[in-house]
Amino acid sequence: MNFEDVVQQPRFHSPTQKAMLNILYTYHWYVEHTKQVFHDFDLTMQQFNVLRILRGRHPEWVSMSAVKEVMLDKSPDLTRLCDRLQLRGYLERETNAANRRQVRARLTPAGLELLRQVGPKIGEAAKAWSHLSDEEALQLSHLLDKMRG
Amino acid sequence: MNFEDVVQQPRFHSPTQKAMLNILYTYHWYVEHTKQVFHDFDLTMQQFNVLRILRGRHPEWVSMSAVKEVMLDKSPDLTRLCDRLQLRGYLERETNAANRRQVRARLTPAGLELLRQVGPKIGEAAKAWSHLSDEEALQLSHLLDKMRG
DNA sequence: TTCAAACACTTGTTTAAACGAATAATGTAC
DNA sequence: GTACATTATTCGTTTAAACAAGTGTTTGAA
Repeated sequence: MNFEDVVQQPRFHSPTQKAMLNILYTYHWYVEHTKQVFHDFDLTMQQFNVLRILRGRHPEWVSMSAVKEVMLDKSPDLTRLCDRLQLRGYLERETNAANRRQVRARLTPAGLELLRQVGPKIGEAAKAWSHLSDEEALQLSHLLDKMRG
Repeated sequence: MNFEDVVQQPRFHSPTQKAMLNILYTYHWYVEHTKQVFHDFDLTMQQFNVLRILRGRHPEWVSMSAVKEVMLDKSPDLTRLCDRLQLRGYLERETNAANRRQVRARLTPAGLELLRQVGPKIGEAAKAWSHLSDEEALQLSHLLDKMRG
């Protein structure tokens, strides 16, 4: 079922409102299409997001606040999210000796390996539904940037 | 903090991947900006979505399965979501006499009034950050449609 | 130097989400 | 008309989100 059919209101207040609803719809559509991959690896999108952030800075230690700052979905419960990832051996943590308030994390080899496995699967799910040319994709990105101002 | 800064990886696998991440980012950004409005009315986005669906068909009765079909975020727990809305007097339910398996819902006057109050507030939050012309917004919508194929 | 304020997380508690199993009503094939 | 599958929703249980309050650490000012 496509976007136009789903959204009941045949007339939108404005093109912007229509675009925004379309973004929400597309988001949920993405979640629906990648759900299986995350489920197969027993990961939530948030957890995957945290692991990806850590990989971006590997092998540095990254403080919890630094992680939170760049999380898409800023979980107020990062502690327990990391607890779960640590229990499963994907990351390690330590208190920063230079500032003992800070807790820092970094990926373990197992965490890196996990990302190596998950990444391509997400990519596949993504490739299957991308019907945009490179130029169109870049323009889409540009319009989103502009929308947020 | 903008999208380019947040996403650590300076190079994307593909423009499509970049666009998709941008959509995820924009979604969370929208949630962040409308959170206060929903909170003020003590509604979740899902609850609001259900109320909006019912309004789209008001004053008809709409079955739970019909609601679920068009929900952006298909809650597996629509029953209890509606329980909460009914308790607060925003909708009423009945079993469909013609098919006694079906439970149907429709907005109460209080529910309609709530939407009359919430709608414009969301709109305001939306207007504040829309920097797109009508043509650009329509094109954005078009690209999203095309992306999903 | 000592005390308050700011910081960086963590923990407790309430609440809702997620998943699967269960219930009940209806259609269908024999 | 009886058994069986299908449909439509609900319930039970496990799990994680959300929010607020609390703990320990550092900074800065009197």
